[in-house]
Amino acid sequence: MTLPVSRAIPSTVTTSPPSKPTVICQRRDFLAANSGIRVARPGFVLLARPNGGLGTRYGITVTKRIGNAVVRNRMKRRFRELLWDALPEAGLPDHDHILIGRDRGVERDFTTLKTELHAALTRALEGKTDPPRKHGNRPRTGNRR
RNA sequence: CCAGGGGGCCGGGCAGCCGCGUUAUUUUAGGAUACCGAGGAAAGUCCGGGCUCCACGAAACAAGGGUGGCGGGUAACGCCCGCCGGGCUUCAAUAUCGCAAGAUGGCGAGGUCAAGGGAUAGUGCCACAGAGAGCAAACCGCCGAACUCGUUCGGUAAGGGUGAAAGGGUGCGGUAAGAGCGCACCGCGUGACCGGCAACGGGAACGGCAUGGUAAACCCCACCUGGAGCAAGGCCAAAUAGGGGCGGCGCGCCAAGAGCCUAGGCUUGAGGCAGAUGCGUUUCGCAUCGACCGCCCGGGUUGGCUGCUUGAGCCGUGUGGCAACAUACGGCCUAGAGGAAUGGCUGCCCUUGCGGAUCGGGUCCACCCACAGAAAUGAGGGGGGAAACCACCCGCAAGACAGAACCCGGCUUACAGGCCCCCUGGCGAU
RNA sequence: UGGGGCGUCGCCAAGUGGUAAGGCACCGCUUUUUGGUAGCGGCAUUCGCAGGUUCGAUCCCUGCCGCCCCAG
Repeated sequence: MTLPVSRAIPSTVTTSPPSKPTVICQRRDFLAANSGIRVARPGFVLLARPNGGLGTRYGITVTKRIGNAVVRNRMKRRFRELLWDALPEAGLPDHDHILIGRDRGVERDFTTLKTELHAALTRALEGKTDPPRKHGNRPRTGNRR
């Protein structure tokens, strides 16, 4: 009974950069991240938003239109591996990071995904954001790369 | 060897580094170590059960049900096995064979398909076409009669035509023409008797055609079904709010007055007013109640534990059975997670495809040598050439469908590639 | 987990056993100097897919595929 209390208190009070980033589970945190910084890459979309001293956290969103359960689970596993690798050094401190899977994300090579994630994190660190996705056909105004 | 059909099985392997999940051990803690870690469909959620709670005297009715030949298997099933009856087996595609036969057609074997009770229990429907489509019907035709001589009346289902379907078929007799009107055979119905557990098969004799299709149209008959679902259910139980009981205390607004303190505020507060409920016939009167504190009780939201994986289990051998399957013995333990764990790489091997390379093998072509032969030719040897084939070598690419969520038995659907067995046909050799 | 509904031309849709209405859009012609309007004509060959029942299926039955909704 005393274990979860003693574990929950230091994670909320002390900022712990070397420890593993925590996972976002609440739906409202996912919804709130929509109003933060948004960086789109060919394999994924990165959302980042300051969370007020809760440490660097991450969440993964893969919708049902990506594929069946096998494809979705594999995409989540690869994104998790990417975030564990990148967030301790390159992540934004005290931010929520949300990765949203896109259609072609499963077939991309892992190393190119890694470099794209680092580029997206540095772009988010500079504070730049891509315009949010609108309905309908928008021409490629924000030409990246 | 080739082609086709049916059934069953496997569904990449071995290592290394960094990581993930459960459990166990250990550590003050962070953590460390060890074991194990998705499927044949885990899927769709279409059937049948186990399990849990609720309900329940029985029967009948209602409602629902693709349950519907017979026998067996099974915990059970709408599943499986065997059999019975039926359809198809047509030029070809993708399986045919035998008998008989002038051809078509036929019979049988084999193969294959199917939700295969009831159409005299009742109701409905059968478009268009056609004269007529359901207790039959007269358009043309055929026959008879009448007369005004091309019309009317009557008889007739053999023929024409329409249609998916036209109320038994063929032949002979018969008749004005016809008609089961009569007869023979076939079909149909009833059916003594025989065989079979049964479905059903064979069938003496009789009837004398009366009875179209559709029930995956309504329906009838027989049979089956209580409801909900692991977010079932059980246990523990915080903060806050709210419920009940007991005890203390005594209230919303105004407020005389009293106490405290620096003008002003704080505390207390007789009394009045207002509200709710109850009683008395309304005005009205009477009675009760409200806020807060303490203790106890019950419910149980977030949460935690459990249900949770040893089970109609899997493997091997034997026995019984045509089979589905059953049974005896031996061995084995094989995921149990909170929206839920398998990822990032590397090497070698395996399978498949493509490309390159051209050493080897068989195959083919002509030539030479020796043997047999009249010759054609046959088998053996030698060196030569070749589009394509096989094996070896190198390089590249690919390795499907798809992720347990309480658990089983089925069904359905998806699936790269490979292996095995059985059956049918063709070709070659013996 | 349990339950319900839909799929018909590019779009909206009627039809529910007997040759698939209609509107918008599109195409062609006419009217007009031109455009619009108006008029006439055309436009469904897998009625989501595959089987079955039936003489005959968009309709009836079964199985798939896709989409949507409800309860917890």
